Amino acid sequence: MGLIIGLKRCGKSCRLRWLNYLRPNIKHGGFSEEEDNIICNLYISIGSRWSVIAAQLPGRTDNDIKNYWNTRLKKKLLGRRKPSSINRISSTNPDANGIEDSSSSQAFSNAALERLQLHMQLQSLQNPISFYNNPVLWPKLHPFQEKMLLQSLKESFIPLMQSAFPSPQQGDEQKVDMYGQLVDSDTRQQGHPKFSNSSVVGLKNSLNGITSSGSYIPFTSGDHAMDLTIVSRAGVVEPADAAAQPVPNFQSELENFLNSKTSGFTSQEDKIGEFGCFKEMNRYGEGMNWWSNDFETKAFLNSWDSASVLQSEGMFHDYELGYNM
DNA sequence: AAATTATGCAACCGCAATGCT
DNA sequence: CAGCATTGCGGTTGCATAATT
Repeated sequence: MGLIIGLKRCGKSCRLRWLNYLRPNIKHGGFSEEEDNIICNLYISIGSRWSVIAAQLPGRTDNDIKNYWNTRLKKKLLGRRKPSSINRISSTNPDANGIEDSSSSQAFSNAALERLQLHMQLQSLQNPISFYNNPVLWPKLHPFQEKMLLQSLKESFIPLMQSAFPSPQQGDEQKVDMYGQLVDSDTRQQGHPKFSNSSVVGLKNSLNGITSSGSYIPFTSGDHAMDLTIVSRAGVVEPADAAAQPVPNFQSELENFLNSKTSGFTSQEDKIGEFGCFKEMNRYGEGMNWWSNDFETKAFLNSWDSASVLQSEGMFHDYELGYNM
């Protein structure tokens, strides 16, 4: 491809410059919290499909969103790992900031893993049992991935159980949410419905199912995580189907179970799941409702034709504004 | 104040899909 | 239908600037 006369740039470069920078009504920086929510939710559900995400944010380019996610939002959500975790994850690649390590002998995608963790948090917010209640929905993981996943489960669910099944000693004055943060009783009531017996059994079955032997899916593609997301929604189990009767001993049972599943690893390995994002994530809870109730349903009914769902609304918004089409 | 390191962002690269001749 | 050009996209790089030592 030749250079544009007088510009020392090829057409492709000029096009990119136009699309990402010169185009009218392009916003630069200054992402709002609402935009953060949207980006976060979409990334969790569809992965790094920046063009699709950008279609939902008028005035934002895919490149801008991609940069924003990689440089700020991801760190905001996932960034507070303990140094030991960072060192361990990317010991062979100190420049990777604990995110990328393609040379790892485990050869798994940390991006996929982080998405999975974010996804699980989101699932817990929206419907604490839907995902975990369906063993067939769990991907077969590499043992190392499985370890990390279980660690995440452990950290996510124990506080959740404490909330759903408060022990008599805890009293009502101090309630914790799924992130271990104090919440008032009203919030807790809405956000964390108590589990039914069948749900609890299902959760345990799910946790058993994850350890099934056989070939594992190399969790290296965002599509795998996406598929996981979609099918999990197909198998949602209604939470209060058994009059929401709490199971008093389940919390300790689950804790023991998770402890047993995570035994056999070094203490250093145990730190790998210690992401700091989840405590920050809870403030996004409200903003996630639109997603689960509207977009998610449409997307599923359309067999995940994400473009058809997303592009119809905001794809040409900037052009409309800029050129009054 | 200088050197070093970290960060943010525009631009580049390669690949796949699509359109055109 | 083949060949080429264009477009769209996501991952990565390079550089300017800010922050830190």
